[in-house]
Amino acid sequence: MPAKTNVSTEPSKQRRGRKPTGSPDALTKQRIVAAGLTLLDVQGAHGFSVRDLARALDVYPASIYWHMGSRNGLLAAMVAAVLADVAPIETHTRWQDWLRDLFGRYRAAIRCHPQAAALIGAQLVSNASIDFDLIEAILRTLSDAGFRDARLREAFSVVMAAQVGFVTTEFAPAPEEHAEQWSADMQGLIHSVDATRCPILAANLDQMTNQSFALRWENGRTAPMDTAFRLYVDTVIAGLEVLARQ
Amino acid sequence: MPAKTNVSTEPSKQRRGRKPTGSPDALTKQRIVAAGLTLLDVQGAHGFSVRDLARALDVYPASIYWHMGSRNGLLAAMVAAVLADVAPIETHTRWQDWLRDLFGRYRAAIRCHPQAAALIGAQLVSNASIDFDLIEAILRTLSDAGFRDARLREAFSVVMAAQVGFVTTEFAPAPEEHAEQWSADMQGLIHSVDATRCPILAANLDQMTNQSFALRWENGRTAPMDTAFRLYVDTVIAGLEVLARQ
DNA sequence: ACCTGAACACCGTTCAAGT
DNA sequence: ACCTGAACACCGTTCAAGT
Repeated sequence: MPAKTNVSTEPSKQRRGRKPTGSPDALTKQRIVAAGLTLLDVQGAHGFSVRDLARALDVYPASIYWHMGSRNGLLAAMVAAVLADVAPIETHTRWQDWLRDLFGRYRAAIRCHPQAAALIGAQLVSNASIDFDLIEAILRTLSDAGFRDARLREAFSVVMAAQVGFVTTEFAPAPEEHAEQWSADMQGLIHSVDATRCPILAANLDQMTNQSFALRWENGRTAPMDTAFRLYVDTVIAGLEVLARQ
Repeated sequence: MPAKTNVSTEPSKQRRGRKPTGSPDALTKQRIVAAGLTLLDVQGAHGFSVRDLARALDVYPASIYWHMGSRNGLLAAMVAAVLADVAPIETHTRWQDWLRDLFGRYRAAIRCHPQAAALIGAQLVSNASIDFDLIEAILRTLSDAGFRDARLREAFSVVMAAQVGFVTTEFAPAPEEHAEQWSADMQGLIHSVDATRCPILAANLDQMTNQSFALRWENGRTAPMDTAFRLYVDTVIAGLEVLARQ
């Protein structure tokens, strides 16, 4: 982590002492989570720190600990806020369309806070607040599709993994350290591919560069992968259609 | 982060001065990466620190920086080591079997170093060393399946996302902070589900508890999801079969 | 070329004490 | 109940200096 500008650890001199409990800028879980998300957006999951958040809210770090318990608790609450409204409302469509809607809504939620992606796929902290209604809705949808018993439970995990998988990868953070240098290296490396050893790759190289996984240096925030995502969703749903019939 | 035992920042008094260049315990990238992986296995991705690694190798942190450049560079090299042999060798099978093999080999590689999972799915640092041969092999396989042009390139990203998605989630780290407390909370919460509001979930609750995504408190290291993974792979391959015919 | 020794600017977390 | 103020035990990274 490169040096930050040297800032004090204390709240600003402007406001000493505590705000009244009913005051609009009193510290609440809601305000902390909201401020946390805007800080996450600019700093990224890696650079996010409780101390920075405390500075942004003009309080001491310990105040945040009093409300949120720990850094992980804070991050979990932020994730929950991002994913608050992913469950589709309408329920009387074809199961395929419902799933397509679910995947799309999940991706849309992440696009609002792309830096949150890194906190979800790779972190098992969906804790505290499990969305039972969403789980039930997925189970009902898969039941409509024809899955039963053990098959139903496994299909549930397939849907959960499919929901998170593509998007987590699409919005995986690029190393912001020496971005310009890194993209140059990457482009150089990519164009060094041996066309006789890798003919298909060579033929598709220009169109895959910075567009396909493993060959890009930007992530979904700046280089969204809309068409690949659509094919991904189609693949999962078509696969479930096949397996539901067996 | 709870307090660690207080250890000094210097290498042990036993060995002062430098090892000869050809010595078996001379510092090399290889040795650093190997020691890094064993440290990762016991500390986890979150708790992994360059300083701890330096202590384990009995050198100063700066020595590691001289060889690896940065913490991210170190982690990238470790990831590359974990994934060194995922590319399937045999090439004259049905494309479906080749993909199944690829997915299985990726999961097997992660199972050797489960804590590395968090470094991959959520981090775009596949940098430096792109495995062109693997990319070409995937493209050739999808070409055999019937994908062409833009469809081929999109199918490539589908395969990459599918490869990483399930496994990243399966091995996502649980919060090791207050594990026993957390699992108790989780079990209590799960058994509080309303059976009239969520009948399908209620009927499957016992079999899903600590087995399905979103309802477990252990990860794939202690609670592997073999059958769900198999269905996931079947789903993706069946889906690709359908879309290849269109 | 490779490593030491020390410094710099940060962290997360805890805790007594205030209001 | 909610927050201050300060401390504790760590971090990643850099850099002059040694060999």
